[in-house]
Amino acid sequence: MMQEAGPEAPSNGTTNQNGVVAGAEGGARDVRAKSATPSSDITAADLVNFQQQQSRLELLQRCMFANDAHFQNTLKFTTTTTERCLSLLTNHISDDRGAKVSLCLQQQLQDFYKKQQEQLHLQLFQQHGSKQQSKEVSAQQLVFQQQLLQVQQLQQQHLLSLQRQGLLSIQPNQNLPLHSLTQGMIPAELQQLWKEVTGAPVKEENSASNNGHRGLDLTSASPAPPKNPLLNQHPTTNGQYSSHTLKRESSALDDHSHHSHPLYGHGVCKWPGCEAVFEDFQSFLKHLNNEHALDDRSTAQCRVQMQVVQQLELQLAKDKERLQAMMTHLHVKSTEPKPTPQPLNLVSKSVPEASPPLSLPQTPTTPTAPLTPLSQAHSVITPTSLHTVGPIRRRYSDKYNMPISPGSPFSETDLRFCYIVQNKEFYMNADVRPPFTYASLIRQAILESPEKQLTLNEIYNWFTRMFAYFRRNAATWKNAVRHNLSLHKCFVRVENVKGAVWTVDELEFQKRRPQKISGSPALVKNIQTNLGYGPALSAAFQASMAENNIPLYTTASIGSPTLNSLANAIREEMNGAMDHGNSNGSDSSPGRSPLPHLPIHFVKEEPLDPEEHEGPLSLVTTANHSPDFDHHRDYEDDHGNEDML
DNA sequence: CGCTTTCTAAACAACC
DNA sequence: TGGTTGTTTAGAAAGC
Repeated sequence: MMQEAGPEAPSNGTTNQNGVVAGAEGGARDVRAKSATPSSDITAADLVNFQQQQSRLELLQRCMFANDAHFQNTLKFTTTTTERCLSLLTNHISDDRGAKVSLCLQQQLQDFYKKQQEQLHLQLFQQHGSKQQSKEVSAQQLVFQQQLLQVQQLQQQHLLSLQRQGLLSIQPNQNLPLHSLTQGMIPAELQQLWKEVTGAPVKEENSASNNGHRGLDLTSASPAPPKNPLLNQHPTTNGQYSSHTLKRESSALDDHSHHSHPLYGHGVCKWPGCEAVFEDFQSFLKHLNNEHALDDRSTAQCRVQMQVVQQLELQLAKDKERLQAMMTHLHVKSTEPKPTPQPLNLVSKSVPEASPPLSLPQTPTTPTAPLTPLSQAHSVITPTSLHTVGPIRRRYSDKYNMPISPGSPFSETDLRFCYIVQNKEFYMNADVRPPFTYASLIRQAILESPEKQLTLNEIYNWFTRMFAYFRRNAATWKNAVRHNLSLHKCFVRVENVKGAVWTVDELEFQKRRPQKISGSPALVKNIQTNLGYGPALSAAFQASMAENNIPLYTTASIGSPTLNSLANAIREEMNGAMDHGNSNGSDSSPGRSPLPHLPIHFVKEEPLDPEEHEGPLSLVTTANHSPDFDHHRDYEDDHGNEDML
């Protein structure tokens, strides 16, 4: 189509200018971009290293509490295997271009683990020295455990950092000899260690489920098919496991040995939004069976959790794509020009035929990719497919970029919930088109401003700041913005001292939405049902985010002013739609505009979770229309000299 | 099928 | 002269 070449072609000046804007934002995007370093080999080996260290540290903990002899053995084992990790790490640095970085990273790792070992030895000696004083042992153990926990946290942070940079990637099918590596690293010794530590024979099902690959599945990098078809979370899908996943896996092991539960930690029920405290595991189980039984509420929360995971995986895939593009770019640059640039095996599962991954020829409007159902999309999410899947846009449904397949276990409302809570952060970082019309976005930008007025340039800035999608194809969307400003009567141009600013005529804006949304009784009921769960679901999201410890993308701005402001936009969309009633009985088919259906309003609530820094967004059925209830000021950027245009 | 909305593209003018 | 801002027209896609 003509549109394919259009947006990219005329973007000479404006695109650069836009790039400056994006680059000057200094947000998470930048951090990631700057720190991302190309080296696939180091990545995989690094991951294995970390995973094993992580697991061993946990084993160490158990061992320490089991008995000291086991502890010593474990420490010895850890030390030697750490060396082996580093050795393997060295052997896998084969990429000349990444060698420098790899060596640097290796050095860091080496230093890190050496320090770690020193600490361990030190603690060991201290513990032995104090062994005679039996009363002090427990205290020493406590200190030691804290030390280990600290190390673990460091490792997790490191893991997370690497992952965020896109450096962490583990795929069963990648060319890197990851499996042999993994198998070579863990096998019988660990199993033996596991036996020693737990004092129990390794379960048959454990080794069976791993096809004998490993006695102890510490990494979950095994290509075993997902157990949960809904989640469908397997390595080929997300390509890599987030740190929290690793953590979960490890803690799951831990749980088994302690008759614990993934939903139970530190005496607290980890069910999203619950946080109930329990003295013992049994009472927790009781609570779990009673409060979180299989009912509508739990199902809805589970769906939400699934969406959380999926969104995170989407984000992950996106960043992987970016990394691959970077790596490919560097690869092409630093080597002889080859006809077909070979990606560095990191995320190269489905490179488009004869198309360099870096090239981004497809604009978001390119209607080339088929609509990928959610469930399917999940299983086929790859850097490439994402690239083509995301941008397909139809009028409403596609705007969500969360296509719903007929077989999808998620109701439209579920997706909306997920969207609503997560969108802000998601769209800030993911190159996905926001599900709002230009008019709505412009209006929101203006309403967010202190003076409720913005210059055109400030509107541009808001777009680029709030949506990664609008950091490219500037000529296209800027033209659309101008077009909308001129076209819609709701946007009023006001001559100012400094020039002209744009304001919003609310009356006109409300008039402007005759596209009434019909709601079926089923939909209404669904909405109401979910609304009843609003706070819980919202809390579920946040709890999940917090638990996942992904501050950059999620936790940081959950409940943040900008989230609320965007939520406000959503609310307005919903309000406007609902103002026009829901009359007939048509169904809420997935192809329809999901957002404007909802009579949902965002309000701020008292935090359900004491850890939450801000009150969670919750959804209520009030028709309350308070325009400034959450107009936080995430706006300074527009007034600063961030304006590089 | 017609109308409406939205998006994209583009031409054009005024202004800086 | 080139870029920005603002207006307008046209066409396509999609929903009602």
